[in-house]
Amino acid sequence: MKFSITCAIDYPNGTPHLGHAYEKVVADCYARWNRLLGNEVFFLVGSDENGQNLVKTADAAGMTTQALVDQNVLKFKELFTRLNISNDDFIRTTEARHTEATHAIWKKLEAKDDIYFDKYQGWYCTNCEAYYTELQAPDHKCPEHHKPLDQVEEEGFFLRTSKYQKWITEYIRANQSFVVHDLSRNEILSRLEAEPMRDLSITRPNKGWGIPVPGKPEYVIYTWFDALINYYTASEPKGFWPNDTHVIGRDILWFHSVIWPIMLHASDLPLPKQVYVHGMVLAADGKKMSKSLGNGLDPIDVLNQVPVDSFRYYILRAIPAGANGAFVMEDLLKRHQSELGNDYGNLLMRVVKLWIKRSGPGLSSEGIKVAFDFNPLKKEIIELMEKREHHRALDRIWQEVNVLNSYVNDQKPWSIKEDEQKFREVIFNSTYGIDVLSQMLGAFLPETGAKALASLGRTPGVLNLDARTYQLSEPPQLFPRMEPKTDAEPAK
RNA sequence: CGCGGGGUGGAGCAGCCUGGUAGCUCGUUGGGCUCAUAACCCAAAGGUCGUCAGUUCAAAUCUGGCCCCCGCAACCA
Repeated sequence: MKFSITCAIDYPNGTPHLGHAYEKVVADCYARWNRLLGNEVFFLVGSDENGQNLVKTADAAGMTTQALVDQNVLKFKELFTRLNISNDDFIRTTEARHTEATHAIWKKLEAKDDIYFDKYQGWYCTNCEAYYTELQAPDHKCPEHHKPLDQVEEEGFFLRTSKYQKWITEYIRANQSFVVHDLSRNEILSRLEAEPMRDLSITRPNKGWGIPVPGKPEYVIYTWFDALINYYTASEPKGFWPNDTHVIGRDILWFHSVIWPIMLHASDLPLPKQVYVHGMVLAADGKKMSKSLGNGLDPIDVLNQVPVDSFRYYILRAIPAGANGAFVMEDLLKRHQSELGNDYGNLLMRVVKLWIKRSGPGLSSEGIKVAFDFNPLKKEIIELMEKREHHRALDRIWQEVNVLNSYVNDQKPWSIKEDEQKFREVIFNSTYGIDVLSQMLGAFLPETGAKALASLGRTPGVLNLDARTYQLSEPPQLFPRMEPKTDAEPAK
């Protein structure tokens, strides 16, 4: 089976923040989970490089737009490497393949008369360099600058979105898993029903940056129009269109669940199967992280302090899928300590060391009565992941970690002195449990999963619940204790 | 009446759609174990589920009013 998943392409007019990191980790765990199930996976990330704002930012910094973009894209790529993001492609919308795909769709829509040339009339703030709608500025004053707006008339191309409003509303209503979760679905439906859509202005005057309009090079294509097409550009030639899931933030839900499907539908192309809205990572104070409030965190800073898997674990488990959650460094450290170190890491250690000390590395499955059936667990996790509730999946896995700890406590293998068979059976079953859980965990915590499996004499692959003979070796301390808030040397 | 989310033991959350003994993690207290990363296991204490009213045999759950917090609309997923 094929499975393709995309992240929103990032806007390289600044350095990556925690939200960028969160989105990639979320998408990555679904990509890895599907590989674990043996699916053929295509996982796409990229950068949105055609915006007019980039030109402004570059000018202000006294550099060329290209240089600015190149520099920031590098920072995003560096972050993704640090996070162990397993993307199969990284698309940049300034690449030739993207211009070609964008032009192809443009021409198709133009030929169908779903793109047309017209005048645009709107209320414009020269300070913001942006238009405001009647809804946003009913008194025709800029909401930010409180100055009167200018009524401006401009020519340009439009996408006939209004023509498809009814269709997209019906589509979203009829396909419950098209926009997940219900929270986001309801939001978009209520917005669609609230007021009639206006046709979307999809060009800007060409100032030397962006994708020129075919046949009308004095205009460039509006960033959003071309940005959305990136998924198609990258996926289609590899046989992965339509995508299974677009992972996005709530702020760009409108474009992904309304505009993008309309563009595709009008072009007679199949729609992505799902738009998956992840939550927001809030600051420790429960408010939105923002530059102006200065309550944000640099993901690289965080990664310099904690192991990457502790970070991944924390944001995957502590922030419920689809909802917002606060990022609190102390909580991250707590979970690193108790759940990762004490529950899981220590379980591996206590079992493996006990066996090695007494019986050496080889742990044969011969004649063992297997105590655990992990098929129901696998089924449950598959369901949770299909419902895009990864935090529950992790929760479920941890229940099983606790079951294993209880099992070891109950069986007291260290006190079994004479009965070698019994001793081996208890250790074997514990090891088997650790094996399965570590395989599953590999989707969420790839480094940890691989290390744990290595100490059982295994390498990560497709999820396999068969009991087998193990070759144990003393595991590294997976999650070393971290003293909170010391000024001692930072973690290396 | 702009739109949306939330208010559940000390902290953070689940449960609400499909009413019926209020659940999880951390923390606290007591006990057990000593294989293990001063880790693990068991048990206990602790909540009239923001508030007022309604529907019902029965409401955290459904309906309506009110109070409070947050997000979007304005750099930022």
